[in-house]
Amino acid sequence: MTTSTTRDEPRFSVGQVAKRADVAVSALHFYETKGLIKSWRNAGNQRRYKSDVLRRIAVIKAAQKMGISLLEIQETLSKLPDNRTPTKEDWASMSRFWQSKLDEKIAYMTRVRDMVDGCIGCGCLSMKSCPIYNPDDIVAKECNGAVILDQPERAHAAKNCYDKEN
Amino acid sequence: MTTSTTRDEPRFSVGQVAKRADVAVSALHFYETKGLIKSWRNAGNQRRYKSDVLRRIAVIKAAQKMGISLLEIQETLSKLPDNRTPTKEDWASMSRFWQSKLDEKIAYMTRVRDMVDGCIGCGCLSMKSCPIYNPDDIVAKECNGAVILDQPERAHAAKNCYDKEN
DNA sequence: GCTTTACCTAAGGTTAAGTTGAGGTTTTAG
DNA sequence: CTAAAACCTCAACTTAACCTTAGGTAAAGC
Repeated sequence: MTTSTTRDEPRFSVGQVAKRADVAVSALHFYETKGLIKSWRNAGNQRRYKSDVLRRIAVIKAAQKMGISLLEIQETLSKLPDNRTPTKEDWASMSRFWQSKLDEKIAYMTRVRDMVDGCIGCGCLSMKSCPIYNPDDIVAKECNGAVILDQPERAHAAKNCYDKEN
Repeated sequence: MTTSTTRDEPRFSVGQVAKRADVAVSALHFYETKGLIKSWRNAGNQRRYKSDVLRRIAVIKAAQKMGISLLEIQETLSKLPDNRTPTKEDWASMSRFWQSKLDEKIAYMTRVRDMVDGCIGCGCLSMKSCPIYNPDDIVAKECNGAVILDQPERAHAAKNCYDKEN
């Protein structure tokens, strides 16, 4: 196991990384200002990257696909070891972390989906209490009845509901 | 069935709607400029809304929760009848439309989740071909082997892979 | 009738996630 | 050795989805 030090030396230019990772050079600059990736400089002040930057970008893009903000991504990436190149297990634990985030999101969207039909059809007017706005307390309430606002015959009930506040 | 015309008259002020729908007045102005909602004016040039604006806002918010952009929402809402107040069936068909959108999104995120572990762990460097970037052609490719870039012993293979392009 | 609250328009600000451009330097290719 | 391609920094622009502020009018409460 000859871990030669040269292996880990920053040797990729910004253009190479950009091409390889399929992102714009400007995006790499931007990620750097946000602390998402890191670069070294050569004698002429040009950026040089270590190869693991590619995986960081992979992670960034995957997380973005999950709807995670760069800020959150940065926070997660910052947990990676600073002093050494991340190992497979480092990445794997990050993967597990995001899988659970994604699971949450999927669960959330599923709840929304299940409510959409009921609520759009329902016609309850009180948006503050409508579960569609706060699917998190899904257990707490239900759409209270089929007050159909849009059918003139029943608008009266709706109006009552409206007048209740204010 | 006495469909009295007064029922449908615009009678709600922007403040009332804002309070009821739990959105800012400025948001209502904004939605109006975007063609998402519609208002009439009273003698003093103040906005007056028909009651169905509440349901439109409900729909807008629900759709936003699904990650649908206002532009897309506007396009969908524009399919509602302009000349008459939308019926329950109008809303229901819109609901069905968005349920299928939501289903797509859930399916998409599920695919991403299922790939995250494999790909982050996999280490394939070619991001252009990595399925994590284009989960849509999920059938087409797989991560090709366990090229672990971050473990020095195997970095050589990774470098080869890198050098392939450019 | 007066005052407070609500409303009006128009312009400018905000945040995220970058992109574009200007003006200048470094690397690379021939 | 020179010219083109790549790179540098910094500032300003972009889009979405609003919010805030300013200066002025309308409506509501007492």
